[in-house]
Amino acid sequence: MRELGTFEQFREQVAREVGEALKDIGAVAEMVLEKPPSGLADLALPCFHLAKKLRKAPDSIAKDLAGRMRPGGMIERIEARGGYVNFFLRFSEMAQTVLDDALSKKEGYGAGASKKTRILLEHTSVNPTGPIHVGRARNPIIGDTLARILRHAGYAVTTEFYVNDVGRQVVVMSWGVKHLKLDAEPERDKDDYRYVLYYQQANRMLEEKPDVVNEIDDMLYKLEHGDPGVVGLAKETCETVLRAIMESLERINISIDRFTFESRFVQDGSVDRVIQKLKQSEHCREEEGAYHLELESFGISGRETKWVFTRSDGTSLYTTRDLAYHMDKFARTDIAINVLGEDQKLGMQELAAALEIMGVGKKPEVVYYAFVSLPEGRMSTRKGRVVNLDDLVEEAVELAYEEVKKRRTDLSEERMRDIARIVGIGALRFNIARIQPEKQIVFKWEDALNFEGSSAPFVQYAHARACSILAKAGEWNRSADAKLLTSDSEKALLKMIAAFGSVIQECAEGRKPHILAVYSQDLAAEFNQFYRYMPVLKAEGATRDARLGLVEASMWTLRNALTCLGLEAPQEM
RNA sequence: GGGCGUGUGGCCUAGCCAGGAUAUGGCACUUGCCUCCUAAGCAAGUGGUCAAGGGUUCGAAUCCCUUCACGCCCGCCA
Repeated sequence: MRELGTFEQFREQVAREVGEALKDIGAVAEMVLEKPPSGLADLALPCFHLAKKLRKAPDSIAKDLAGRMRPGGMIERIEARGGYVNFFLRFSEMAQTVLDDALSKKEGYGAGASKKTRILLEHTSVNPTGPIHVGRARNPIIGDTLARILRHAGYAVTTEFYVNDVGRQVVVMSWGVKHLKLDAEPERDKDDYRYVLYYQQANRMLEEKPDVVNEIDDMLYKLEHGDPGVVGLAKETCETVLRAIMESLERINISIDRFTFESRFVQDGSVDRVIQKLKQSEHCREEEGAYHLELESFGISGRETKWVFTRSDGTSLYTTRDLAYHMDKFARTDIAINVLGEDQKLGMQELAAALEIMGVGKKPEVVYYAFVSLPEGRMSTRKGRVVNLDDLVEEAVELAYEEVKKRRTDLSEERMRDIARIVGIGALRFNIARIQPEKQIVFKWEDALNFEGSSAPFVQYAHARACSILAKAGEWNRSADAKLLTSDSEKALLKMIAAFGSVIQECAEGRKPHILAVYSQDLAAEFNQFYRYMPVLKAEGATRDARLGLVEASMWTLRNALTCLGLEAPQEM
């Protein structure tokens, strides 16, 4: 159980008061407390729905109710206004708790109690046939951010990359690597850029020479029948490209706990066992030697309701192996979450049905995202219409370097490069993380490289400013007295800091990383307003201590939010 | 043909699941603020039929229905 935050305590007290007051006036109604626009109150009870039953105007009901309730405890004030009963939080109580909490818990501020629930979060899982582009990069960014949030919320999270090392494209690439000499220079001296050329060159050769087609088909047959030589070659080829892809992802602070190779399920016999069991299902049909499940009764609709799980030659398909993989997942975890492109929706519905037929009581939760396209259309490697992640990273870091150089003349070259890296990569990740996944994104350089307003640098800057103030503060009394924080900007900032824990929880439970990005932006804005108007270092005595306490609490909250977003929190910018 | 998703000022976006008080923030544009803890900032201003229509409700961006636009899917591919 998460310990009750001060705001939740306040809400409970209000709920008790309202419950009793409603009983007093004989109103049997469900009670809905809502959060009013900032400034009006901290919680409000709308009385409109009571008007009809009581045959009284909402505002007089509100006044009546307000008159029956007494402030006290966490409630400082109660007032009726415009048909609402407004409740005001006793600010000093909350402020002291929040301040003490943030200053003592530091990196752990806002964290949920550690839970027993294991979460296996599969993300990225791109086919290892070439460099990762921006269209696909939405997946690792959403996945990694969600993993960080879930961990801060207290879950035991394992992230996993499902490697497709079985299939025609892998065979083609492997064949190319083994038999061809490159006739072009790779864009970068990196294996993913090199291997994609082998892949493309091999594909061209396939169109021209029929005997190569036979060779590939033979390899494919061997691969699908678990021939150790071919399986080994395919796996090695994939691993080489995979290492290069991970190098790109690690530059944007994304790492993955575990890689599961698809070939494993062919080799260890689990796919065969799945096939045998599916064949016994009442939903199973056979057509010319190929088997499928009839899934119409599972709500699958469209032109095709068949879910084919073996070819005529008895070999498995991608979907069959994915089923074996998901059964393996559920043997290892309590909750499985997949981050997938929206093109996978039908496939996942079918997979869920197949899992049910297999007698597995669980199904994966899925976070779907829409594709990132370019102004001229969908990204396509084949049409050469892509923005590679590596290029975007370099562009972002370079641009950030120009900005640092413009602003700072006192820093070493090395320090400026470091800040540029942190800021550039942050801007890139934030720009993708801040948008709801189901919303389509059209990639524009000027948006991706935006360093002001709603961006990572805005949040990082607030953090850097907090650090800078603290660095200049010298000795101060860390048991700050929150009663001295009385201005609107101080109160607003404290309330924002207080909300961090529940924001993390909301993001985690709803699997919604973008909410954290929005929150961090709002938090930074509150902090900016605060330090613009409230002198900290020049304040005196206990007020100085209290404000420094608020600065440090802001610093930890900003830093923890940034960390959950996968961004580094620079000490200076 | 069917299914899923999206549609919020010139552009981007939060809110939608759990309906409420003047619809969130940014970009761009106009205008102020560096003798003051880093101006990647702060303050003020212009700009909105919340795709369209209907319904439910005291009250709808939010719920229901219809239509339109855009995206994605409906392989013995992965």
